[in-house]
Amino acid sequence: MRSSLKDIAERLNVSIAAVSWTLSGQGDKRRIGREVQKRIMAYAEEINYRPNYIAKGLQTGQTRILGLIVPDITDSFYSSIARQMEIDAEGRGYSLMICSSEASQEREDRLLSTFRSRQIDGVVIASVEVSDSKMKEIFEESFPIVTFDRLLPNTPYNSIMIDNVEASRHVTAAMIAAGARRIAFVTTNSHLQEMKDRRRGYEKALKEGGIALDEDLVCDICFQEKEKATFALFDEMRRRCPDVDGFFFATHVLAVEAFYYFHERGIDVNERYQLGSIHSEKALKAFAPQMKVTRFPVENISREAIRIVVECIQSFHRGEYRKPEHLVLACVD
Amino acid sequence: MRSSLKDIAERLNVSIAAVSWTLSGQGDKRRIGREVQKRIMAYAEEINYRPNYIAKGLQTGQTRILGLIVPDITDSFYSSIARQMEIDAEGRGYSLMICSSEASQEREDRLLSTFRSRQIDGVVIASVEVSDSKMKEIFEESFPIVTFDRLLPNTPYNSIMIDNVEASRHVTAAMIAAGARRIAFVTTNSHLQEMKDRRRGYEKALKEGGIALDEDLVCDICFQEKEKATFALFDEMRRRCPDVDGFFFATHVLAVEAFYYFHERGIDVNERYQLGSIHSEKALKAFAPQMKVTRFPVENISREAIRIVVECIQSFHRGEYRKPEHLVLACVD
DNA sequence: CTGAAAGCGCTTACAG
DNA sequence: CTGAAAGCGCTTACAG
Repeated sequence: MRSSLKDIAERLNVSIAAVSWTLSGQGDKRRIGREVQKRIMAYAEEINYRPNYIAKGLQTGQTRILGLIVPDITDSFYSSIARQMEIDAEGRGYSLMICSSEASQEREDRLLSTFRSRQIDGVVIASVEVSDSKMKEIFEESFPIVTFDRLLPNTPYNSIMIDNVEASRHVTAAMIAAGARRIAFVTTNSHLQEMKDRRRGYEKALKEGGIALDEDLVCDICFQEKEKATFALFDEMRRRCPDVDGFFFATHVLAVEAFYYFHERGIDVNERYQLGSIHSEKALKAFAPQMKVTRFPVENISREAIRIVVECIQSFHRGEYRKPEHLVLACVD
Repeated sequence: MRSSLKDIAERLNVSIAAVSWTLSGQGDKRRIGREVQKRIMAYAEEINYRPNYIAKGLQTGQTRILGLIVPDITDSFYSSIARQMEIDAEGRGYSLMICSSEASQEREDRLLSTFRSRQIDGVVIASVEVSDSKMKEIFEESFPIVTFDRLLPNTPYNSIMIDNVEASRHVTAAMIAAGARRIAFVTTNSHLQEMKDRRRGYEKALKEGGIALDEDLVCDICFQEKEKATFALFDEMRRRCPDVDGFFFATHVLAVEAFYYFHERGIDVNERYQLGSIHSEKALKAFAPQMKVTRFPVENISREAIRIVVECIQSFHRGEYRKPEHLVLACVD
C-alpha cells in the first residue's frame, strides 16, 4: 500500500505539518524536536515513503517536468539531444518528457496543449511550425519556451541556433581546399531559415574560392519522398553536369540517401568525389571517413537550453520579466 | 491567466459540479439543463479552458502517463520503438515519458523511483538489470510493468520477446545458402539471454547446413570499448582463421563498428564476405545492400506492449488479478 | 433530479 | 516556537 504524510502522522501521533517539515529538511528551521524528527525519518525510511509529486505539484504549481519536442526522435541528431537534455534536466531536478512531432504542425500543437494541461514547467522545442500562433498563445499564459535548431521569424522566445552560415562555409571551403571545383549543393526544405543559411555559407565559400555559383549544381530534394527524389535528381544532375566533382549535403539524412544511390549505381564515391555534410552518423564515418563533416555541439545546445528554461521558470515564479536570450553557437570538428 | 472550473462556475453563477459534469460530457446524464450546458460550453470555449490534469490525477489516482525506459535512446531500434509507442499510447489517451537508462542499473532504479513518485500508470521497459529487486518492489505496489527485448529470468512481469533463436537461424541459413561456410559470429554482452539465443540460432543453422562449429570463429566484443575491441579481435581472427568467409553480427551496432574496421583496413567487404545482421540501419543498407538482415517488428512490439500495459492498468483499477502475458514475436523480412 | 460538500496528498501562511 | 487549518483544482458520493 502507498502511504501518505497523513499515515505517518497518525501512526506517530504527530501533526502532518511536522512530518512535512521534517521530511523536506526544514525540521530544524521550524523547531521540530530533534527526537520527533528522528522518529519520523526512521519510520519514513522503514515504510519506504515516497512523496506524491502530483499532490506536491498541485500545491506548488510546479511539476518539475520539462517538455522536449523534436521533429523526429529517430534522427540521430535529435536523439542525441534528447539523451543529453534528459541528463542535464535531471541534474537540475527536472524530469524530461520527450515527444516527437513527426514534423506535423497539427501534432506539435496537440503536444503543446497536452503540456499545458499537464502543467509542464517549461518547453524546449525544435519547431516545425511556420505560423507559430499556437505556441504564442501558450507561451503567453503557460510556460517558458526555448527554441533550438529551427528559428522562427521574429521570435519572442529564447532561441539557440547554430551558426549555419559559418558551418556550411567551413565545410565547403575544406572541400575546395581538397581540390573540388564543381561542388553540388544538396538540400531539402529550403524554405527554412537554417537551410537558407547553409546555402549562404556554401555560396560564401565558393566566392572566397573564386568559383562561380552554378544553379544547376543546386539540388532540392523533397523530404517526404527523399528516396525517389534522390534517384531522379542525381541521375539528372550527373547528366547535366558531368563534371561535378563534389557533393555537399545540407544534412546527414540526405547523405545517407545519396550513398544508397551511389551504391546502387555502382559509383565508388570515395574515389570520384569530394564529400561534405552537416551532421554525420557513425555508419557514414565508416564508409566515407574522408568526408568533411561538421558536428553540432550537442552538449552545449543541451546545457544552454536547460539552463535558460530553468532560469525562465525561476523568473516566471518570482514574477520577474526576463529578456529572451538568442544564442548562436559554433559547430565543432 | 489560467482559469479553473471555479472561475467558470462563479462567472456563470452555477455550481462547480455542474461545470464539471457538463465539460466531461455527462451533463445529460446528470440532468443539467440544456440551456445551462450550452452557456457553460460556450464560455469554456471562449476562454479556451483546459482542465488541470494534475488536479484530475490527484483526484482520480490516474495520471494517464506511461513510462518507457530503454538502455539507449540513440540506438535506432530503441528510438523507433519510442516513436511508435508514443503514437500508440496517444491513441489510447496516454502520454509517454521516454527515458534512457544509459545501460546503468543505478540509473534505471532511479527512473523507476521517479515514475513511482510521479504516479505514472504503467511502465514498458527494456531492462538492463540482472537482480531485478527494485523493479519487483515497485511492481508489487505501484504499477504494471511490461518488459521487452530483454528477458529477465523467471519474470513475474508481462514480457514481449523476439524469437531470437529463429531470427538468428534464419539469417545464418541465408548466408550459408549464399555460399558461406566459415561464418564468424560477432557478439557482445553474451551473458544476456537474448544473446545466448542468437548464438543458439547460429549454431542450429550450422548444424542444419552440416557445418561444424568452430569456437575460433566466435568473437565476443566488449560493448563499452567496442571500437578498440573490434580492431583487436578482427585482426586476430583474420590471422587465426584466414579462411573466414562471412560475418554475422548479433546486433547492428557491431556491424557499424565492423564496417569501420573493414574500411580502415582497405577491405572490400561486399566482395570478400557474406554478411548478416540482427537489426540494421538505413546507412548500412546503402553500403552493404546484400547483407542478410532481419528486422525486429517494431510496430507489433509497440502495439502489444501498449495494449498489455493498458489492460493491466484497467484490471489493476478494478482490483482484478491479471495473469502476466509472455509473447514471443517473429522477426520480419 | 440537483447542488453543496468532502476529499485526493501535499505545502505553508497564520493564529495561538 | 508550534500545530491546526486552508487551499491547490478537480471528481463524485451523498444529502436534500
